[in-house]
Amino acid sequence: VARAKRLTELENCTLGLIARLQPCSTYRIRSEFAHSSTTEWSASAGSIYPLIERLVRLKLIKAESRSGDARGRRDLRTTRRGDQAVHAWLLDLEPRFASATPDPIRTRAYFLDYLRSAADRRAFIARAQQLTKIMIRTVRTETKAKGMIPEADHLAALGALFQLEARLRWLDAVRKLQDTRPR
Amino acid sequence: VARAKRLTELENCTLGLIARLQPCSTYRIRSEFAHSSTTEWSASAGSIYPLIERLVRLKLIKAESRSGDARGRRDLRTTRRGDQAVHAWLLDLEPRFASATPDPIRTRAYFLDYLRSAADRRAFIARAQQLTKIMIRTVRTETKAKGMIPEADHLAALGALFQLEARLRWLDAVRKLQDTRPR
DNA sequence: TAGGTCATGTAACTAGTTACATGATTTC
DNA sequence: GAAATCATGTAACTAGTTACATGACCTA
Repeated sequence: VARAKRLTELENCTLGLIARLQPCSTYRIRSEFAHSSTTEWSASAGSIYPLIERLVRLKLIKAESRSGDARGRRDLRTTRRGDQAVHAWLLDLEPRFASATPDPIRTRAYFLDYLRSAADRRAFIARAQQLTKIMIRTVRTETKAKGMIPEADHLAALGALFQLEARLRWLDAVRKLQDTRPR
Repeated sequence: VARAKRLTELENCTLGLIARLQPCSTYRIRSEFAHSSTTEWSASAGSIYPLIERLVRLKLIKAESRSGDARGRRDLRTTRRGDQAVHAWLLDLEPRFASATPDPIRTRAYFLDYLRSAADRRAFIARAQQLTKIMIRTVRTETKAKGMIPEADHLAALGALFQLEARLRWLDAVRKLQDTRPR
């Protein structure tokens, strides 16, 4: 018997969403990912429909076709095994998950000294700050939007906010370092 | 003529590293990625060697074989076009790059209410805090390590540090919210 | 009745990964 | 002289993506 392979983050996250939203359709799960503020997964049809079939085969969820539904909707629900898998996933926090997450702005800042003029460097920092501020406003607005899962969405948005504010403070430190060491 | 396709982040980042470390080998670039604290890319041989060939074909770098070197070392250098590409990459900051970055711990915290007992939830938060603290110490130690590109590595490490400390504060807020709303 | 959304799914592609293979050089 | 590291590269795989296709239902 083939050893059961670990689920990917997307698979675990989908399983968690089904646990929360059940009974729900694959389409519903997909739109949940689509409207999420973090851009990790688009959860495109090409990934999510095959993924759901895998979860069914693994008996982590069950899918029930509504009899007489012309649209062919399927109601997804977690099985007991599925609930256990969600629980196990949450408690399995590996050390590497705690590492700093890659940030495209930080990546570019690493090469800041390859911008030729001090003016270019200042422009980069200013734009990064501006974009981050806009993003902070967006997340704040979303927090107040309707249709949210109260506690969970609030916590996640708060986490995103803390991260963005940290980047803003860091960019300020970067700016100060640039100002004190002109070439 | 086929429109030139955008480079990926890994390609741009590699180009930037070559600009900084030139002349250098593909192997050197690879170990630079391998020892980097962020885990975005392992820059495995299977990705990096073909990537270098693409950059050569695009005339963004040139590769010179050392005559008479039995190991077959190749010295990589950026071309003028390559330098321009690095410059353009840095200045091309799209709004979406400023969004909050996905964090496996935040993802799991989103499903915190699926842990059955308050004790499990507290254990999750405590472990997340502990792992984050360990990671902060690691980054702090690395900052003092030798062999670093002084300014650039210091800035990047500082950015990672700010992010990790923000997560720590957020986890504290999460803990307080859990404590005030037991079920 | 036209256009948007709900709802399913597939085919071709992309950008990486792991694992392997080869051989030279350095270090203990 | 054995083991680690330097240095190159390829083959098979993985986990997603985009783009397409089909059709029902809803609303202005």
